[in-house]
Amino acid sequence: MPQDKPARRSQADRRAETRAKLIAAARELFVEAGFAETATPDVVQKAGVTRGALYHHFADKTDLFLAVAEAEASAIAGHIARETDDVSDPAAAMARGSDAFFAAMLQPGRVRLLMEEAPAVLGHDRAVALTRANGSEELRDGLTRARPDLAPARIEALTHLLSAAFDRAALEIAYGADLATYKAAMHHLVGVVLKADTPD
Amino acid sequence: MPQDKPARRSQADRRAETRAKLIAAARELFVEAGFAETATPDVVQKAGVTRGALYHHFADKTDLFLAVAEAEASAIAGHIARETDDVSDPAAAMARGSDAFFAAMLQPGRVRLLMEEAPAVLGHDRAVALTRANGSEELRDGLTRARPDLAPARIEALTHLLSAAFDRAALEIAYGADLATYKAAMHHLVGVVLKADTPD
DNA sequence: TGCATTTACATGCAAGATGTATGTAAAAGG
DNA sequence: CCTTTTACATACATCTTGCATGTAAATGCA
Repeated sequence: MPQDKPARRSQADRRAETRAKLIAAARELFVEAGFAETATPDVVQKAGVTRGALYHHFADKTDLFLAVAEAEASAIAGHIARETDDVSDPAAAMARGSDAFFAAMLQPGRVRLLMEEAPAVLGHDRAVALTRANGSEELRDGLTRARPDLAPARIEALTHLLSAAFDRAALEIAYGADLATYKAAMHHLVGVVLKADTPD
Repeated sequence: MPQDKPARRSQADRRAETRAKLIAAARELFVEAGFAETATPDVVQKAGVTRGALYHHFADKTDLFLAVAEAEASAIAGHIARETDDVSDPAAAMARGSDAFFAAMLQPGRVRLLMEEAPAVLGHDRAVALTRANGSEELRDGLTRARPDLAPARIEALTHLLSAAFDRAALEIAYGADLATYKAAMHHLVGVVLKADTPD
C-alpha cells in the first residue's frame, strides 16, 4: 500500500501542476485588480507556492501575464474552432463563428485580460498576435468569398475594421450592454458589408 | 530697469508653467516607454522640477497620466470641432469629421496614449469618457438623420461599432498600414451603413 | 504697509515590489 | 550508484512610489 503523502511524482507533473496553479492564481488577480495592481507575493500566496517557483517558471511578471493571456486566447480560439468546424457553408460558418465568439467572450475576465490589459502589458504586436486566431480568419474568408469584386487590400482592411467592431461589441456587452442588441447590430453590420451593393 | 532673473511671478503663472512642463515631459516618456516603464524621477528630471512639485500638482502618477490624456483628447476634439463647425450639411460634416479624426490621430503618440495605455491605466470608464467627444457625436447624428427607420438602440450600437472601427483604423495606420486604404475602407463601411437597404 | 496665511514647491523617509543570486532536495540519466 | 539536472526556497540589493516635514515666496487683510 503506497503512501499518498509524499507520492513519488515526476518532474513533468510537478512542473505542469505548479505552472497551472500560478497561471490560475494570476488570472484571478489580474482580472480582479489588473496587472499593475497585482503583486507577485499575492499571486504566489494564492497559488500556494513561493516567488522562487514563479521566477523559475516565468522570466518576469509580464511573462506570467503572457502565459495567462495565451491560455485565454487559446481557449477562445478552441471554442470557436469547435463550433464552426462542422459547418461547411461559409455564410453559416460566419454566423456560427459570430455566436461562438460572443459566447466565448462572455466568460468573465476575458475582455479585461485580452482587450484592456493585454495591449498595454504586452505591447501592440504581441497583443494582436494573441487575438489573431479569434475568428478573423473566418471573417476574411467570408468576405473574400462574398465580395470577390473587392481588392485584396480592401478585404484586408474591412476584416480588421469588422474585427474591431466585434471586439467593441464584446467590450460593451461585458460592461452591461444588451447582448441581443449588439449581436443584432453586428449581424446588421456584417450583412451590409457582405451584400454587394457596388460601393467603390 | 527690472531684473529679469528672479522676475516676480504670480502663483498662477508658476503653477501653470510647472504643470505644463510636467505634462509635456510625462507625455514624451509615456509615449516612448509606456506608463508602467516610466518612473517619476525620469519625468521630473526631464521637466526640470522635483518630485515634490509633481506630487504637489498631481495626486499620483495615474493622475499625471490622466492630465496628459485629457490634454491629448481635448486637442483632438478641438481639432475635429474646428474642422466641422462651419459645415452645415450632415453628410459633409461626417466626411470632414472623418478626415479630421484621422489627421488628428496621425500626431505621434496619440494612438499609444489614448488607445493602448489609457484603458489599462485609467480603467474602462475613465478611458471612454476621454474619447467620448472624439467624433462619436457627429457619427450618432449622421446615423440618426440618414437612418430614421432604425430603432434608437440600433443607432446607438452602430455608433459604438463604427467608432470602434475608426479607432482600429487609426491604430493600424499608426502601426504602418496605408492611410488611404483605411480611410477608403472606413468610407466604404460608413457608406453601406448609411445607405438604407432595409436590413432588419 | 506690516503681518498672518496660503501656496508652491524641495527634501528626506518608510514601505513595498521586482528580479537575481545562492542554496538544497528530489528526480533523471548513465 | 553516482553525477547531473531540475524545481524549487530563501535572502538580498535595487527601485519606486507616496507621504511627511520644512521653507521661501506670494497673497490677503487690517
